[in-house]
Amino acid sequence: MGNSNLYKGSLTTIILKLLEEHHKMYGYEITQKVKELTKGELKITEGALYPSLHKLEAEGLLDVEVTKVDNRLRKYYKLTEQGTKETVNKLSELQEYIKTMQALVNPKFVVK
Amino acid sequence: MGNSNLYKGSLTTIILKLLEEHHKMYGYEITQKVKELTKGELKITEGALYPSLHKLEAEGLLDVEVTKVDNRLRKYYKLTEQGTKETVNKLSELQEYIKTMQALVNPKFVVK
DNA sequence: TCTTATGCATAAGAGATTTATGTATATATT
DNA sequence: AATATATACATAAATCTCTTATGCATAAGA
Repeated sequence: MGNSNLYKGSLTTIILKLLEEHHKMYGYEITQKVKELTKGELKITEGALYPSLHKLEAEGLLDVEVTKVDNRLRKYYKLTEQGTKETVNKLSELQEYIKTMQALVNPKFVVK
Repeated sequence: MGNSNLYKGSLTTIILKLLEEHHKMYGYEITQKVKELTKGELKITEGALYPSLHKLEAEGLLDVEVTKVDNRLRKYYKLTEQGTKETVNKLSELQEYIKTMQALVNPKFVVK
């Protein structure tokens, strides 16, 4: 993924959130959407993305639907019910993480 | 470190920032300070902390000063000049990370 | 006396990502 | 027509960071 290695550990959160918002996306589309939303700041690599999608599917958080467009393969992923719940968890963990880091880095903030 | 694996990659930032603020700290003190500042939310493990301190020292970002207090060893670390510069970098990377994640997770935010 | 706190350290394993490949079709460029 | 770029998937080896499990040693509290 990106430059700074702070991004390690946030790929799952990103994938789930994008799928929550767009209902149905395929791998390549996710890489492009992230690049677009972050103005090129963050580039998800295929080597990280595809194994991650497979894992989320294996865990029952995502469903797949294979289609063919212009004679090229596409695998559309969407959240399962369980995936929707896990998305909520991941997002609150992210908020918690940000709050905690603010407490450490900016002593004006206090964790409650 | 902590529970959620979002914290991967942020240990260095945490160490550097605490040293910037306190000028001089030893390992155990860092673990306690983090626990205190985050109300127990984040616990730095020794297995992560000590190798990280050694690495930062090897890279020239930290200086060490060994002392003995109550017959027990203490290794005080402080930022080198280079370490001070790197702290600024790490902190801005953290802000950048947070901003980018907001853009992904909360579409109202836009990365500029 | 036994447990907890203080204080350091390292090694094995796990987990996530990077880097390097590989395959294949469609489109744009020279 | 040939070549490069974009689209679209995939995996394997290496790397990096952290967790878990140890180990050693002194001080203080129950």
